[in-house]
Amino acid sequence: MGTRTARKRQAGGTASGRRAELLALAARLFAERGYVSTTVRDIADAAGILSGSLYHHFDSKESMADEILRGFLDELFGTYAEIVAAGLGPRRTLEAVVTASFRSIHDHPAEVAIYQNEAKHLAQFDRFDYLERRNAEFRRLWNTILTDGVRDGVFRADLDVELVYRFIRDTVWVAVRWYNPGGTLSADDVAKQYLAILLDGIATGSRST
Amino acid sequence: MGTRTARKRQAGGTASGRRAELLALAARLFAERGYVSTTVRDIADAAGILSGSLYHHFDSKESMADEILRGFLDELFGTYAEIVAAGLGPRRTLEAVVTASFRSIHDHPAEVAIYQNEAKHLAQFDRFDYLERRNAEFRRLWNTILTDGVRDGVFRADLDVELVYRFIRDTVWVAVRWYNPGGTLSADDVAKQYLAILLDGIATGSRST
Amino acid sequence: MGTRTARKRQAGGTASGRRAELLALAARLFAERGYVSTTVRDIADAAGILSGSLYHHFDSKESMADEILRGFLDELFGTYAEIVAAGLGPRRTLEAVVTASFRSIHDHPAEVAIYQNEAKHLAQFDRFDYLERRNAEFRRLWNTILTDGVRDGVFRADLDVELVYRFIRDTVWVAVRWYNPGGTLSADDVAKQYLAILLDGIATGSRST
Amino acid sequence: MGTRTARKRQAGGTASGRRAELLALAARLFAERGYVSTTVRDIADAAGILSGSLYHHFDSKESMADEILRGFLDELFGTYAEIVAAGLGPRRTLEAVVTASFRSIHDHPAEVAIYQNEAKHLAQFDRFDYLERRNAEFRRLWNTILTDGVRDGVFRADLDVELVYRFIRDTVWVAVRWYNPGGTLSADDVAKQYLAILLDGIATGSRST
DNA sequence: AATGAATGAGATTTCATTCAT
DNA sequence: TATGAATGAAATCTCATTCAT
Repeated sequence: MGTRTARKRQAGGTASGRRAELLALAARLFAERGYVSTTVRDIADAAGILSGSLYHHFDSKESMADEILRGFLDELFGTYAEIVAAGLGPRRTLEAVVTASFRSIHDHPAEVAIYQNEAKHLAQFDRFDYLERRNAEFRRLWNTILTDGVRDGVFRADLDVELVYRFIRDTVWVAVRWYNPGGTLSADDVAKQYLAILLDGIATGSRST
Repeated sequence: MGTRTARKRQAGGTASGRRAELLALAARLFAERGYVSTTVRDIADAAGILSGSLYHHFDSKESMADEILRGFLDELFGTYAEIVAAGLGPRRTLEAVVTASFRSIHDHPAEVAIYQNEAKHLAQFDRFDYLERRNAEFRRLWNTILTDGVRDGVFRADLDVELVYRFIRDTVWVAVRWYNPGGTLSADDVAKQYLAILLDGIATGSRST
Repeated sequence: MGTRTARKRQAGGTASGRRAELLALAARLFAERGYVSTTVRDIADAAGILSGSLYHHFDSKESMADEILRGFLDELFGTYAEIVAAGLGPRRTLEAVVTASFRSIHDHPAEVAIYQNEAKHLAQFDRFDYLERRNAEFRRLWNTILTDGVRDGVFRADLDVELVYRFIRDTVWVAVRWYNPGGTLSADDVAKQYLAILLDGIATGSRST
Repeated sequence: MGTRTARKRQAGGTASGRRAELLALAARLFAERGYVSTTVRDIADAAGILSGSLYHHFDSKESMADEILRGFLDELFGTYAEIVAAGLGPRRTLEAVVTASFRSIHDHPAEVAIYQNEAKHLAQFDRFDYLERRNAEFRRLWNTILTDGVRDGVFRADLDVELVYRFIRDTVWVAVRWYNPGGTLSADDVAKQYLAILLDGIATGSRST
């Protein structure tokens, strides 16, 4: 009936113990099975409680996804902001941003997967307005890096900046589909290899086309 | 279960007029909203009939997705087979496969989107066994191209073939998320730019690392 | 997900056979047990179907109440409009409106009960905006009758019109709580007695106060 | 069921400070939103505590309503008894009872509203048996007043006593829906106007029908 | 080919209540 | 007195599917 807001995240943004546990569980399941296909009961079962009991902690399934994504994006863009603030120049900035992104896949694979796979679906609800804002922020970040790099002559002059931005964005994030945080390849390894290809290509010899 | 199974695809694989229409509608909706979130009623509504009436044409929602994906993959791999059969050498083969893939995004955006977004979910059902087989085929195709290229000296010797395969696969297909078949950039344009980056990188000057 | 509007009432406002049946059932239960306490399953049980099946006919429990009230009020105010249009003068108009109201209790006891008991609760939802509009219409109707009557000298000059309006409105409608359509007292009997009290009071002799 | 039953009303019937506060809160909410639609959590929220904590004070939601109604009716019928005991004769008794009723609306609007709106629903539970007893008492009170009045020739001889009783009962109590304790019209004002209508009617001139 | 009515399983959510701390 | 976590029952609603006509 009313709009009982139910206990918010505690001041400072860190969820309290039990909440955080449940949120982590939910994130894992959302990532594995997809948001829509994950039932509230799945989450409750995984937590060893009844599905109704989840509503003691969260308003709705949607609000769980909200909290997961919001927290993740806040952290991620915090990191990006620090990198940009360091003023490393286009090339080193690009490397740092790519590396930070792969590290975030390493540290928060579930969150990244949700962001990748469910953002489009969730963005239709008002409460997820920030997703579109974050997308725009993303685009600005990359456009700046690439444009600056072209201007400084460290990136090829003939780049279609918009297109390259899309390629980079997608390739980095889509790696969440196969990257294994526990595997032999570290996030930094993957970042290094990816940067090698992105910067210099896979062909031998000098420029082709 | 049912006594009368809905009429199967006609001999030769081409669906009759009404079926094809409905299938195209379903594909579009599956692509837009996701397979799980698209209801049978959504499809029926779009077709201007009642949901029950769809079952005169198809056994189930699953069988619609099945038919869509099967047809798409058959065509796609037919094209790949032709390219490989042409024996163009690693580099030209890579270019041809990438170009064919972007063209397939142009011609069948809905099908590609479904393949990208729903394969993981659908693969859990027996009837979609072929998805995994196609994935393996894909991997073989790319491994061959890349390994041959390294052997022939047209691709860099230090490539992590497995990693590069994933990068290429993901980057190509994920473009379905933003590529606009009606836009100013043609599939071939995108392919060309993408190949330029993939082969030679975005950095200026000679090799960096 | 979407806002599928589900088969509307047929053109002309008359609900089709099955819908009308279900609506009548729902109205009876809403009246007996209250809107909130009547479960969708109660209605379905009474109809001999499963609760989910009700959603084949109606969007929601709310929309059932909506349709019931809307239909009832449309008819009621249609009748009022006819009476007013007849231009009978304040006193006969008052008598006609009161009589029509008791008849409406006779003919649609469930609908009146819902209107009486649930309007306040339902009015909080946007879709029931018309309830407030109808209330205002009601007030206008009575104010006109009473004011005209005072002006014409057929009603006492010292009436607090607003107060009398409330008394009449409440007394008439609240009768739905005890009036028995199958009993010995007809709606017209009740109306006549009620009018006798309202017009001349219960005291003997001439004016008291 | 529970081992420790929540502390009962204190001897003498007056609730202790905190209890009384909570009860007043509950009454207001029951009146505003209806008993069924008011959740235990609504009440707890209003009191600034958690819903579970309410159970230190009360056995159940039902027992809150019980205590509210019981207390209210005890007081009300105490007042009626005093009036009857005064032996004022039918006409003055009627006036006194009506006036006392409007005063009770003034002093306890929430309780009256609950009595009006929820009695029917609550009466189905054994613990609320007294509601029906109070109703019967009510009816006896009015029947006596009216019958005596007719016998004494102060009320019209042609009254349908049962019907008039219902009219009076309903009209008086239903005023709780619009009467505003903080407004310009006092309870006694309303009572006076109401009695004027009830006793002498709204029509001018002598007897009509 | 399609309608109209229904099923049945399961989804999210609500909420009075309990109880250890 | 109160919190915080949970229960368990039931509510509304969704949706793929069936089937007589």
